[in-house]
Amino acid sequence: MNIGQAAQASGVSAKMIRYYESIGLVPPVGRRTSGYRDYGPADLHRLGFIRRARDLGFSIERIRLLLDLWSDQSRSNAEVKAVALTHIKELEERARQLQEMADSLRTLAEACDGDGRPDCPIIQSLETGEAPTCQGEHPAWH
Amino acid sequence: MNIGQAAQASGVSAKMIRYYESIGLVPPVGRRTSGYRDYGPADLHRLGFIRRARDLGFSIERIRLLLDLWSDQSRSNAEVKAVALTHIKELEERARQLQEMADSLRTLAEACDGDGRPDCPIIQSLETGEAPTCQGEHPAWH
DNA sequence: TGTTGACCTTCCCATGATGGGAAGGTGCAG
DNA sequence: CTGCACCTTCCCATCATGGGAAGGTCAACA
Repeated sequence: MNIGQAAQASGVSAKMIRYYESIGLVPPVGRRTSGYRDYGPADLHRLGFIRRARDLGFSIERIRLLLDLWSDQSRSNAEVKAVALTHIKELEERARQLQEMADSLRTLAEACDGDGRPDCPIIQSLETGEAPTCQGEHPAWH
Repeated sequence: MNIGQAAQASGVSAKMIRYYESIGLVPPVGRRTSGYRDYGPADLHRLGFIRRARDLGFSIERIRLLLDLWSDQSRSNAEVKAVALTHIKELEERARQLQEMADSLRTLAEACDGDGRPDCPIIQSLETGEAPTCQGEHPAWH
């Protein structure tokens, strides 16, 4: 099986398959006399594992760890779970940070009428670092 | 004011200040006879703006846009708001994706006892792409 | 005055994961 | 035999940031 077919079958691009080989994430695969790489079912299996781990946001280095645990017959599932929980914590931390940024910015955007005047609380806040004033600070219109 | 002091005052590292200058995000600042860069209040003001925009997750290119809008006296706040809303959407999309990954992985992790056996639903799911079985698939204990 | 240590300058390199593209070889179908 | 689709390796780009080397400057202190 050529690299292109392996890419299609595994969902990992040919570029990435070569890259993963170059960094030792997948072992060097057999070559035909032409020099073409030749992929078998076990290779596809490994590539699929990697793709699914990437889809879950695991870094290359952590996938390396997971692959080691995968091939380690004497592994305990507690080790795998620990890696997963660490990763979950990091994902949620990053998600939280992004959402925090979005919330801050939304507060600013809500203070901006967007009515065509040059005056803008968003710009003002970036300029001074101060929270915007008025526009609901004393929400008497409520 | 030297670059180091400007860095301290603005919260942007000296490395980054030079980089921002090199890409034209901040104009070339005055030099002393020694060749040292010399920063004044207006320069600090701009650097502070940039730092706060970075803290809100804006990309360099979008900050360039915001800086243009800042210096444009005839800007309408609607333009600024539009940039902000676009950015909010992107931030929330990324946050959502990360949280989705975390949720998927948490489902797997919950199916894993972590009791020291080699059997592990997390690894199995990465291997086969199938959702884990048992462990609550028929939650009779509810 | 001389020395020392902290600071500045430019330049190059690295990150992480991925894609683009060039130059040249291979394989298969018409 | 020709053409096209595929393969090979190699280099470069991304984005924002930091590290470090080699060399110049400045201020304080003996």
